[in-house]
Amino acid sequence: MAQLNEDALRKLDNDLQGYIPQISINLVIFRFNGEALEVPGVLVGDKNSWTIPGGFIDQSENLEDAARRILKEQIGSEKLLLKQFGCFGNTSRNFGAEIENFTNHQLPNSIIDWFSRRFITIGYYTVAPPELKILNASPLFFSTKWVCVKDTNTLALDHANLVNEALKILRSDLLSKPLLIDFLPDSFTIPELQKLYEAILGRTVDRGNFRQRMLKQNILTKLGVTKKKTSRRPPILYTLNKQEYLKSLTEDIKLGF
Amino acid sequence: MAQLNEDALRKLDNDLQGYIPQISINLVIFRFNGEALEVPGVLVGDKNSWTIPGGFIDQSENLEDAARRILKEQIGSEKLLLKQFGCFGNTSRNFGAEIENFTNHQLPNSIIDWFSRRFITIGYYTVAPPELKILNASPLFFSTKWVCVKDTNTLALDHANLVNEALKILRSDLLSKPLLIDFLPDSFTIPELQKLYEAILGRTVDRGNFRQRMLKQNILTKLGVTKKKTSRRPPILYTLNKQEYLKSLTEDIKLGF
DNA sequence: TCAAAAGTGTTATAAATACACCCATGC
DNA sequence: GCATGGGTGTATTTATAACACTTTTGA
Repeated sequence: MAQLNEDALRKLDNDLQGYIPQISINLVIFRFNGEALEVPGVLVGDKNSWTIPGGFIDQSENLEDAARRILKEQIGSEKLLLKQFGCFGNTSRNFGAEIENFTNHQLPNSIIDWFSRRFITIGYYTVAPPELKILNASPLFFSTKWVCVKDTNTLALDHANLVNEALKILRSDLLSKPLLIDFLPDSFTIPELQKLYEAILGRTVDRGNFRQRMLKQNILTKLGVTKKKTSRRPPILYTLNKQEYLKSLTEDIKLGF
Repeated sequence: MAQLNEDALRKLDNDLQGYIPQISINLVIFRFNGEALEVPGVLVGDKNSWTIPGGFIDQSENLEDAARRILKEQIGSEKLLLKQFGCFGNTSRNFGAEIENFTNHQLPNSIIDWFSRRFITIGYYTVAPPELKILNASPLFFSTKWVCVKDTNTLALDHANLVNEALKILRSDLLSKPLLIDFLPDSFTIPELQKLYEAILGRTVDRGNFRQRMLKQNILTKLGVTKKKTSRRPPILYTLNKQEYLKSLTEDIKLGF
């Protein structure tokens, strides 16, 4: 059986005293592995209870600052896009079942009491570049892994629903928020870019039209080289022209008048 | 000086015991007066502190249910569209200044303590038909009035910002949520409908194109009569075809591929 | 030389947009 | 009859969308 880190546990117990009770923050950290979207899962306890990462808000901390602090604790970076996508608060939202996983680990009662209450959670999504690692941000997390968004129905609590709602907002932000900057590696091919769009949209798109649209927008800069290691015609490598990309973003909706 | 309702105050004091502390709900109730969008303002105390209405969440109540209950308390109807638009939680969010307005009214300490703490608020917007009245939902509200959205910068706390954010979401919901059902009276003219769109969008739209677009969608049913009381050519009255209107709504975004 | 994926071009249709013009009414 | 706002038509441009054709590569 894994051993709880006593120091980290004492720090957690102490931190909890300063947090606003019954409110949590949850992060949906999207990344693109080249084929599909993934989000981090953290193992709460040692009984197969996987959740998405989260944390709490200090009494003297702005909401957005808390979200960014938790993001930094979780992946070590705080310079990423961070956007609220919703607030969730059914009465059944509590960590009761997850806390049960610690019956053999002698958690302090103060921690058990804290987690046994009903929580209202505020969801933020962010986008992480493919190389970022998930850090182990809490003594209660026994493991971490990336979970494909299609497989999030195995997550505990209402976290499958959180991921789903975040994905909806991610989709609707595709034309107005600079998602590509964080999603893409430094260089990429148009077929790879298309796969990213297809992963976000959850549908296939026309190859020819996609390419034309992307090239016409002037947001891609062709690199002289092509991607090797393919047994077919090697695709051309591009890099994102951030200035033009940011200029191309718009909140406008086309209404026809 | 206005007198506080002792019974209502006792009930409030009692209710507060059952609510989740430090979390509130705020409602932005939009209505269209024929010229501009308005939201209700409630006078907290007697010292010119106007806010938008709100309330709290009972420990045994789902978040969405609480929002709907507060809506019903405020305008007597619960069958309206109700959509969360954001969660706001700067550390400066508290009713300290508003509670000061009651120093001459001998509020119980328990109430003062409750309102003196920092609050995180969850914003919901809704749309009310023009004839609905604002009810006096709290003993702490000394008056109510409709405030034009352009004049909400006079509201206390961060409520001007809340209205602003709600308006942004309202705009982006124009093609996907059934806003017209609640905004419009039973019969209306196309120029009136155009004014509603202009009020929501915050810009003028082309008369001819607007009319064509609306008629092509098949969502308007022409009534035999025209609107009198005009000194010009009388416009034709229409009614909303709800079935076709609901069918015309879509979440799709046009991406060009 | 062939299969497969990359890259390019063509075309039909629909949507967005800018205006011009006519109509009905009260003064 | 004329000013004013209501109602209608048309033409240009652009976007969407379907799909056919060509190119490059390794095996």
